Amino acid sequence: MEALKKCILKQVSINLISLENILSAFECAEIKKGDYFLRSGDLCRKMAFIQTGYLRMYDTVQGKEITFWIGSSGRFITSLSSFVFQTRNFWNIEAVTDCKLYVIGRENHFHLCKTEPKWLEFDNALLAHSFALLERSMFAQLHTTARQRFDTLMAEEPELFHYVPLQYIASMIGITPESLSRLRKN
Amino acid sequence: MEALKKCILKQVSINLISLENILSAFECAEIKKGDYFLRSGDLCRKMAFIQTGYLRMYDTVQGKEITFWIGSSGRFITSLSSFVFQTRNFWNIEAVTDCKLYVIGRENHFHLCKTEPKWLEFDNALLAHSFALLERSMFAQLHTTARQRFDTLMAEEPELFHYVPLQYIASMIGITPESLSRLRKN
DNA sequence: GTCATTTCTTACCAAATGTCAAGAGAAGTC
DNA sequence: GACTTCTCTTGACATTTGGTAAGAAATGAC
Repeated sequence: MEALKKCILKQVSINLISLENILSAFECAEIKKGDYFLRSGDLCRKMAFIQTGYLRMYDTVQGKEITFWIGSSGRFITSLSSFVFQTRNFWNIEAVTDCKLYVIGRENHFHLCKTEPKWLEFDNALLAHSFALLERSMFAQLHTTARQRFDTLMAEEPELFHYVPLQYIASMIGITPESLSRLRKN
Repeated sequence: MEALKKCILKQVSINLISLENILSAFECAEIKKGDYFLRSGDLCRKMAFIQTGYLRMYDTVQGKEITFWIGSSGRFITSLSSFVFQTRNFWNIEAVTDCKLYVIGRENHFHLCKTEPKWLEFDNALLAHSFALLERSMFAQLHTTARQRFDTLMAEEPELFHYVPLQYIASMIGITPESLSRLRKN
């Protein structure tokens, strides 16, 4: 759980006992390419830290899969509002490659929130950072061209292009696979 | 502060003493059309509940103002990550009409988080709801046409079109004022 | 009310992106 | 290794949206 430990220490200063207590609430899980971490229609009862691999979040609209986000190592993934409020979730979360995850269940998470103040602090930071990240993509979506978004993604997450089918990447930046193919060509 | 009270009660069950304690951390503020609640470059030290009026969040890119969001009565507005982490903020928050606000400072907010568990609970819900809202707009941005986004906004927030300059609305759904004008024509 | 300023609309044309269909290439299966 | 299936690319064309510039309409200032 080294990676998760580092991720937490990067955000909050915390003593080893608390840290170990938090880590012990997580369970290792491996899922194979094509497996689902979460399915549309289910309640989301868990959150995952991605140790290795890629997962994508998508929804199907008029027969087409729209990939909203692709999570990579070092990030958390869950269906946030369903996880928090136990409302019906509409996202699918599918492993794009074989993945190693550290998974925490809802009960453990909320128990930690009450018993380990540092976990609550970490959770808040996680939320705020996720919000800022989303804000940034949304803003880009509002005023940039497909080419600019492609270039930015290429610069910031080049590994994505090696491991994730291009059609998912295209969808994530709001274009068709054909358009992405043309952008790559030039 | 009736509106704010209702907003809180809608999210969490809370006793009157705590509720009054929370409300007393807010101050009334009136700002005139054109005034700024926050300017790009500043640290964001406060968060506002909008009692009446409209405010827009925007940033300037290559000489053009891009409106990211328009807040209306019953909603909170702040530059989230700057408010939370005290990082340099890049959003401008400007009153589009005269506004009545209830404002809470950062110190008061974090003090309440420690002393009034219900405020923390409310804050978490607020964050999660904001995230879900943003998620939804972003998703729409990925797979819908300008016309669809226009129709949706028209159906969900028709008042916006009465009180907010169309150029800001256009920007918020990722199109030019000219395009919005054409959509409105048909 | 009159004038100046800002905002909105319109027309024309250009550029970006989507759609469809076909085929090439890569990956998975037996 | 041959086959099937999935993924990516390409070309032709359609559609959507943007850019520019001009004028109309609305708003604000005096």
